[in-house]
Amino acid sequence: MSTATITVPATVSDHVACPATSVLRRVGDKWSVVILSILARGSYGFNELDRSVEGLSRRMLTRTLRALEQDGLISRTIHPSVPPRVDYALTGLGRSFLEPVLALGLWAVEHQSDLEAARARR
Amino acid sequence: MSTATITVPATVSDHVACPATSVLRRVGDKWSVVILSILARGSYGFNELDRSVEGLSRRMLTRTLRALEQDGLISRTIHPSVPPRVDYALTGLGRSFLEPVLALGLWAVEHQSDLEAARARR
DNA sequence: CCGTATCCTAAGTGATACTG
DNA sequence: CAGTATCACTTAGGATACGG
Repeated sequence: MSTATITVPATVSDHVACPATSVLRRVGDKWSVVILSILARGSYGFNELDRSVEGLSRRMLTRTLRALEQDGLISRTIHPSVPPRVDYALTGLGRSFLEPVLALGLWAVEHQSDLEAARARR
Repeated sequence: MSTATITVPATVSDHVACPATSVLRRVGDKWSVVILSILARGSYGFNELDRSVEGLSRRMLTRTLRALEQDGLISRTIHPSVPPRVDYALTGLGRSFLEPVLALGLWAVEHQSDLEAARARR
């Protein structure tokens, strides 16, 4: 079983046109999954997110949030209050996206020892 | 359901130490998943793989194969024949890895229209 | 509080040519 | 057939400072 036969680009010409490729590369960037995972716990403001992730610069936070918003995975709602407040939250699409992503993360955890053993080999 | 609570790095300090991060980045690189998907159909030689994927240079093929082998996802067996033959094939770990990866690819295909719609928005 | 602008470095990728 | 070496280019990512 689990012979999921999704037609991954064999002899593909345009890698940008492959829907899977853009998704996979988003997963591979440094902060997207981290941010999505945090937003899975609720909505957060910009600085809250910044403080929640060690090593994350505001520059990359902005860029990542914009990218996730552009893909429709998160929403950005501005509350014109004083001080200003901007809430980031997962969309339905973002929540559904998190499922296969977390499955992959779970695989990583489950096979961590296998990976470490393989990498330790010369 | 689907409340997979894998503890993704909140306030994580060392991203390299996170087992999920290295896996996600491997998924995000340009050729790993493509090669793994091809090897899912059987074992292949170096040039066979090279010819199977349009746009893939031998340089990147080598590098990707070495990385996948180092992670224990594929095996490399040398047949000292004339001409020389090297077979690349999925390991058991590689096959199990492909499951969550393909699930992610399937998500991408299923939500392709959502993504395109979101990206089309200004 | 919520960003943007600028500059810089490191890493990923590709073209091309060469080797056992 | 199965690679490696070199170079050049592009992009991701971080430091720092400034703006609404």
